Amino acid sequence: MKIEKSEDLSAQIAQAIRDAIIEGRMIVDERLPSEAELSEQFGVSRSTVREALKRLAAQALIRTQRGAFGGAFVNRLSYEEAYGQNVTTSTLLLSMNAVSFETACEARYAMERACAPLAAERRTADHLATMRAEIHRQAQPGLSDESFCASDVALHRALVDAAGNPVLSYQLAGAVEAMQPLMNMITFTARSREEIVTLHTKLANALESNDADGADAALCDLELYTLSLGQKFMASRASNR
Amino acid sequence: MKIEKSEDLSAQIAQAIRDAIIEGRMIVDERLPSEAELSEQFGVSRSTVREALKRLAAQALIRTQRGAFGGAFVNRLSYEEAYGQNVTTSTLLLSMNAVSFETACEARYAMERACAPLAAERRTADHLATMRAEIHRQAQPGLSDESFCASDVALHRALVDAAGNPVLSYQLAGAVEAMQPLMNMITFTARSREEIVTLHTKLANALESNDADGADAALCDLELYTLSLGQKFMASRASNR
DNA sequence: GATTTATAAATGTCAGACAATTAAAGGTCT
DNA sequence: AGACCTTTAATTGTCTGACATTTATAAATC
Repeated sequence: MKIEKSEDLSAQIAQAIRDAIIEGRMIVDERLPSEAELSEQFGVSRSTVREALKRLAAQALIRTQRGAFGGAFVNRLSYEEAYGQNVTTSTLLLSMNAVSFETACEARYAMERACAPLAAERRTADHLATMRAEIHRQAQPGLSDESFCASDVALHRALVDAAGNPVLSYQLAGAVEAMQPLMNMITFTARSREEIVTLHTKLANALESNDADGADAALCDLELYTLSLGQKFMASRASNR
Repeated sequence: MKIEKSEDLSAQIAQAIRDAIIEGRMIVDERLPSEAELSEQFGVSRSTVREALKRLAAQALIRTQRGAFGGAFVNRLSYEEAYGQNVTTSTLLLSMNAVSFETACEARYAMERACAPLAAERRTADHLATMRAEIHRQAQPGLSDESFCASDVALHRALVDAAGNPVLSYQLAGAVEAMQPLMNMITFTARSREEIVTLHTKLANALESNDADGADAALCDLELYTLSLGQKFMASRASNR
């Protein structure tokens, strides 16, 4: 295994194993050599090998099992795990890089609109039922802001899933969920749930009648309305200083 | 800091620190306590703390610096780092989960078409120049299959960047790059570069004249053509068995 | 044959040591 | 005073060796 220079040994070893997995030299569920064997092969101590393995475990590339005939195994990366990684990374990226509300909003709705035609074609009764249920919850008066936001995410998640493409779901659901903190700020102040529920209903109706253009229009309206809420919020925050 | 149970100590400690970063209790560039201090605080050995820190380093959440006044610091997650994580995760997800060519292709073009209207509006001369240069390279006869694929990725990357939304670029570029291995299989066998170059040119022309619909149409054509190439490839592979 | 008990292999954790790096403080010379 | 060297202390990186814990298999017992 080739190794770069001027990095921690544990990082180099992790990279070497990572490459082996990515390039297919190690297949799913294959067992890695034991920590003792690896430390011999790489000529380092067991601690260093362990640090390398923890790095890989943090990326869900391997899983470990204790006991006899245990060890580290190449992990089949599930959609669930990849999704979790994506949400963590996206959330931090947004919170650490002063992404404007406009930019985040634009990206989010651009991607959701990419799902709309597929969702209009393939949505099942299940997807529709989920969306209707969330809309119904959103219309209830006593709902807390946190619950309203969570319900909003669930509805948009259903839209994405309705496109029936797991790759699309994985990529987009992370983006949608990562933006929840930004969205929270806004719904906490603006009390315009009625309008949002109306637009959500319009979206669900369009999907129910397999109307791709109608779904797209509903999403465009929703984007514009969300943007206006955001700008109102930013303005009010600016004047309070 | 709260801790779950029945996981490795190092995983629990990593999660505790990760939560502190995600929830904003630690800010960018803030220094973590030294390994010795952390091992005291959590009541574990230094090795265990180190394994936890390596987990966080693998996710680019922290960076470490040796020497006096060194230590571990909360890392500002850059688009570059997030992008790298996304590519690694997406590549593995696709290679390990038997994603069909059709599904991957559909997801890819659905997302690229989401960029088209924005790109048609905002593309700069730079983006156009990049695309033209890649198209010119793709038309050269002696080009290897690997270089052709790399050029294809560069062109699509330019399209995504032309939308002028860094969040969109981060989300989509990973998806496009992760599909290169799948695309490689196909261009290795099908020798229809001429048609691809024609469609790429159509796309660049549409962007140059700020024609969103034309760009969308070009991408649709490209998707259909790519799909037909893929099906031809799959059929030929099936008959060879 | 079923159940219990040992065994061995592997990861998880700990303690202590030393090497390597690095910024800051202190010292020396001009 | 200012520039250059030297020391120092703090911190991460690495190594060694030990012991605890877990767990599948093999052996022993009933």
